[in-house]
Amino acid sequence: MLILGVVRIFQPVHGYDVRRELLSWHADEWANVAPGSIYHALKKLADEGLLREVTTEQVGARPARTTYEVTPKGEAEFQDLLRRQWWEYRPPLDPFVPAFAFLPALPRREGVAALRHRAQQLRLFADGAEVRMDSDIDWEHAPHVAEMFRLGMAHARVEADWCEAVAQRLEKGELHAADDKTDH
Amino acid sequence: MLILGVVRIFQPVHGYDVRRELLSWHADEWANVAPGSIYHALKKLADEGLLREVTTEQVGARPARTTYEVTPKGEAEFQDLLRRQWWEYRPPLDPFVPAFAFLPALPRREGVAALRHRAQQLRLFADGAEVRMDSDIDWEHAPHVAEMFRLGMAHARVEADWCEAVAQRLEKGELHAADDKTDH
DNA sequence: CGCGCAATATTCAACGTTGACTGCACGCGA
DNA sequence: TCGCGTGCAGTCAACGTTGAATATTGCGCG
Repeated sequence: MLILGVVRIFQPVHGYDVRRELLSWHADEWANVAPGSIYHALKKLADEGLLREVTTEQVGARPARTTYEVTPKGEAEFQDLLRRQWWEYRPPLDPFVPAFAFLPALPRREGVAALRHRAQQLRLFADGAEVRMDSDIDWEHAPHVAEMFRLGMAHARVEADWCEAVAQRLEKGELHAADDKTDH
Repeated sequence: MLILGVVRIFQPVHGYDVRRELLSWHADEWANVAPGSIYHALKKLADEGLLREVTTEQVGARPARTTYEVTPKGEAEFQDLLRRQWWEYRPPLDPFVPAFAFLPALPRREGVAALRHRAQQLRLFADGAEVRMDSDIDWEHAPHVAEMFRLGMAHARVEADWCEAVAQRLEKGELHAADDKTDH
């Protein structure tokens, strides 16, 4: 669990700190870090005895903030979780794939256009990531984060090529579309 | 929504039919098609007026099965949803990325080993997909499904290369690990 | 000095996902 | 004909995710 790992690094921390840290990692681009998710996870982990509440102090009349730290049980669970994620491969779910399954519901020209458009978006995304990698400076501090971006770029680029290729097949009529005449 | 699209194609259908059809598409590998998800979606769509209950017949003393069909409003919504998914790009979430963020929590040798292992799994996955593409025969009926597999393969292969590259950088000490001496 | 905007810190209901569970029917072998 | 495994059809509680809403403090700017 991501949250557990973050608490482990920065303990003792409160929910908002976790959130800020994750945002500074750009984690919103590769994980579920909506505020609700974080506080929910914190509470669940505390319930399970993986985290311990340290203090719950109040500054002025603002919401009380509860700080947490990792218990030995939590540390063990983190190591276990980490190993599982590193050693087991589960193909990720891409929300575009289900949409692509309905390709035959689209008129040919729109399908081709959309695929080309998508290829462009993908390359834009990849180029954007590349630029950010060159400009953001703190890579020497956490060089592996740069690798995460590189992976995203690589994925985007192959998918762009794939879009282009499929667009061509579709254009040639090798894949059928909503406006095909139903000759057989 | 995937469910809406399936009902649209096969209407009138009941939940179990939808499930069977999706499984025959191997949809469990690229979408959320747990039985609960399907029935939930069906009910929600019916509530929203996108689907209409047609009959709810009973065979023997088995659970009554409710069949649905798409309303005009549902058809419109489907077209709209489909367009949105085709024209908008949202980078997908890969559960490995968060795990990779904790690379520095792993001893160097384990990190290298895990990455190499993952590269192998990815290639295995890609090769498996390739074999299935050659053996399963009904591609001429839905050739675009083959393209979906091809995309998965391509993704797996670039990621395998990436794993290998990162493993090398890690081995060389260009990325740091849990067992680094903390000389600054 | 005071206005408003950004930052702080969390809660909540609504929505979505999961998979184990129930319970019947049907065909097949012993 | 008995019993058992497989296929049919759906339910449910538990879990996870979302983002808008809330309410306060501090800071910059005219």
